[in-house]
Amino acid sequence: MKQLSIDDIPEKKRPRPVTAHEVARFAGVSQSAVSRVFTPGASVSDRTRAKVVAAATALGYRPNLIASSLITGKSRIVGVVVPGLNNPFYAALVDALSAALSLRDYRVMLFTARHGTSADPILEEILRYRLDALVLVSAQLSSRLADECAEVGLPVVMVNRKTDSESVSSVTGDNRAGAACIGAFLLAGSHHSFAFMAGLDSSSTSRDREAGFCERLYQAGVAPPLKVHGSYTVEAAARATRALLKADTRPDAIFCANDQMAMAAIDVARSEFGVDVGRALSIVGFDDTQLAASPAYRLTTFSQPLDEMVDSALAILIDARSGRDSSAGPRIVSGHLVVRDSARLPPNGLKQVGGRTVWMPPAKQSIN
Amino acid sequence: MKQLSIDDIPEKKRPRPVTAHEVARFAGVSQSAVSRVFTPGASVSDRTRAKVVAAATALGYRPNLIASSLITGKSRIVGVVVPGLNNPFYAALVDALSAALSLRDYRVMLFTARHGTSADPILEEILRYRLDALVLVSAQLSSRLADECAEVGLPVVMVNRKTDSESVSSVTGDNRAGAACIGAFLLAGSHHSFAFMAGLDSSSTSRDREAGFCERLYQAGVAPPLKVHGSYTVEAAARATRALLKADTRPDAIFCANDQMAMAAIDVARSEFGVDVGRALSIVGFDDTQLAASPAYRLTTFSQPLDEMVDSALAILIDARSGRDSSAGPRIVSGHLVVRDSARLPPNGLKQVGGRTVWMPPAKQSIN
DNA sequence: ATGAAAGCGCTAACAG
DNA sequence: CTGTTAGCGCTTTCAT
Repeated sequence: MKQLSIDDIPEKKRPRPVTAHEVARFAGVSQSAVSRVFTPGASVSDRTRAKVVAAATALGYRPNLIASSLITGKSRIVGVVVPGLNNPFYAALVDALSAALSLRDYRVMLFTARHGTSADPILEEILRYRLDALVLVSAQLSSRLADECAEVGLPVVMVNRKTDSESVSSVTGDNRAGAACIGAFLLAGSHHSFAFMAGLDSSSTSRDREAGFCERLYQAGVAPPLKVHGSYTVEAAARATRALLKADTRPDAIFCANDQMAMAAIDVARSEFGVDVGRALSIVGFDDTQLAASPAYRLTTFSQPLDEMVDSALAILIDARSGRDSSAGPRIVSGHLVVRDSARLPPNGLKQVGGRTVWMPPAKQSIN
Repeated sequence: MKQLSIDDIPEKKRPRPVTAHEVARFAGVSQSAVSRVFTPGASVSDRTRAKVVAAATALGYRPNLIASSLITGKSRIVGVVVPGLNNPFYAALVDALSAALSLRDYRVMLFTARHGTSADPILEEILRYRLDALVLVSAQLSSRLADECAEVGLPVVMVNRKTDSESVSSVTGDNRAGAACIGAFLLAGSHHSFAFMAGLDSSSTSRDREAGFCERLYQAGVAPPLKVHGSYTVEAAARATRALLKADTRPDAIFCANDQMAMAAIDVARSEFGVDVGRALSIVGFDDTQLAASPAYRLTTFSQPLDEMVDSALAILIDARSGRDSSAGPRIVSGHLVVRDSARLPPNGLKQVGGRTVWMPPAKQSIN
């Protein structure tokens, strides 16, 4: 099919919408009076207000937000950059973000920066719209552009990803501790041979999870995990799982850097290798997406507090707007390991919390 | 936690971004020259262009799109209204839409209108931004507001939902034919007792699927299906499934109005009732979301051509912009039934197409 | 090809 | 409280 462009077509002139001026004339008042009626907290007499409102409804007037943002300098639009909506965790994050923002009377403008690509080109676009703030969900940003955002006073917060740059705020789950907890959990379940399925090495999240996991295994004096690459896609994750299960010495525990890859791993382990996941092979994920709880997977996974992440992100944006840059830097929200059936259980440490089973590493544990 | 509002905080004045005027002075040209350099297809001499570009990069100039849309009347922003990103089919639709639009240099502004609520209040918001077009994904719109959109020349297209109003365009899958096909498939698989799990009765999609299904059963002289309500949520779908399976006469085939509900049904059938789905009980969905293919579900479902829907929607928008209102009205794209393991197989009619098994009703079939 | 000038629709002083 | 007056940053005639 030939690539159509919207711009190839001569366009019909759109009927011009009603302006404040027209309403003013119709109501027999000044144009500023109209403006004031639609500006919360401006002083207008009841009589004027009534006349204006009548005229406005009669004509079907709606204030032009574009025009007002031009003069006020704020658009009430927040940019949200996301790798895609394919991963349910991202979708849920965007959904929550959008809901929270719309509650505060902000609109979200959605941008996609696929995994592995930088958000930089998109940022060039973004900076042309005068957005009020920017949320990067699992996206990378060069420090050059981060600086540039700071320069034009565009508050930026990264969610589920962090950066070295001091100047960019971020909110992430406790990837390191979470991964260490998973390591401890698997160790306690007396597994012997470990594997780690990475997302992308360019992702701080994947790196942190790897580091926390390896560190904990190292502390236990166990051989470092085999590392395979799931690339944050189900296809690559499936391939990686095949490689792992075809190997001479099959691992008995796989920690996958996110739920999506973990579920892909479960799928191939079960259906292609007939492996009894949860007994012969333990698979653990990260995120606790909705599907992880489904009977079809019953995935043991580290739960990230989605709402808390969203709240924190917005709080950071608020601080940034008020000039308290003090808040810049990483914000870490903690989660917990929810235990289901995809991994062998340790003898103790299991706890029922709010209808779910969670596991916490014993307070002090000698390493022998 | 106390409800924070972004607006509670006194705000730091943002450093004003560089304007075309400043670039002009710096480059020693007029401001209009600067504008022309950044306007595709304007005539500027190479010398001037060079000077302007140099100045612009030196100062870090970025044209203010807000300002330019004020004057041109087009924002290059398309509104997308969606019930939420929780349903993977919606998420995929938004993702594809966003990708297609960004290719054409449009931005998407995301709005959420939860299921069961009308998009009307949101539309009031939308009309204040001067969006170039509006895509309603699985959302309802009152004909009053539809008319209002037409009046201000805002092209609107509904995706995966339709309306009676002649003036609103829509693109949907062939819900009726698809559902009829599922009915025929189930009949051919010699099922006896049928159930239909509806989404919301306010949804044209659910109604059409119900109608097509019932119609086909009626043609076969079979009793009409039991109807239960899944309300497009996994919780309600789970409840509905329980009701169905606890009933005295259990159906042996359930057609669910979408995949999400079908998977919820499979979950409870298997895990709570120990039912062998695909043998003792057949469950069929609609949409063919990514997860339907997963070994954990292997859901038989009617596949909707996502990309084609998106392409059609954009094509309709293009037509609308060019004033060819002739194209208004429903556009229906056809799909096909992909057969996996969640429903008993009919003796014939199965076909391999591109690595997947599909089923098509025999051309002419006598009804006895 | 280029500059000057006139707005796009609105808000924000500023007088009255 | 209200009208008048400037612009916000840009595009677009219109002359030159």
